[in-house]
Amino acid sequence: MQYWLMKSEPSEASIDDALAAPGAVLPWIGVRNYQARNFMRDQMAVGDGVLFYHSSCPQPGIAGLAEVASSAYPDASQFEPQSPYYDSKATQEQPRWMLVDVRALHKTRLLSLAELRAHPDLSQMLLLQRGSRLSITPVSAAEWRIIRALLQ
DNA sequence: GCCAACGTTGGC
DNA sequence: GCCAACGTTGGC
Repeated sequence: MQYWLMKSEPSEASIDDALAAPGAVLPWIGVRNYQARNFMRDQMAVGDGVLFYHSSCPQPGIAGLAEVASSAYPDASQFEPQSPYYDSKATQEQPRWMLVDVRALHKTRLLSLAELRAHPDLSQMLLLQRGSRLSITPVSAAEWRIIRALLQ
């Protein structure tokens, strides 16, 4: 059992959008970073805990809880020429981009980036490291516990 | 809109 | 393999 933080721009897919989806499940399309892809492909398992983070928005922060709901499979958007996520170098035989399904569990209060930064025991979170832009980062069990408590 | 930081591309 | 140029991320 591992824990993750996954960023989504709420203008693209918010926690409300995820909860409104069939089964509250979203295929996590559009990841085009190898490190983030590798986390999904190689390390995620069904049932892993996910912090649903809103990025590139007026109030960045953790907005909900979710879980990994599938193992990795090819991201279909890489094959769609009209998609912003199209990748001309990807083929059905050799897909380049993988994703997992994410099931939203419930909204939380907005645990802001500023509050995360202010917490001394969270200073090692990958999210908070200087220059960190990864859209998917592992969260330690200790960080997960602290954040769950902050969300109570 | 600005800009720091990072990742990718492609010429050499 | 190097590295400059470029594109993207994402907070502010």
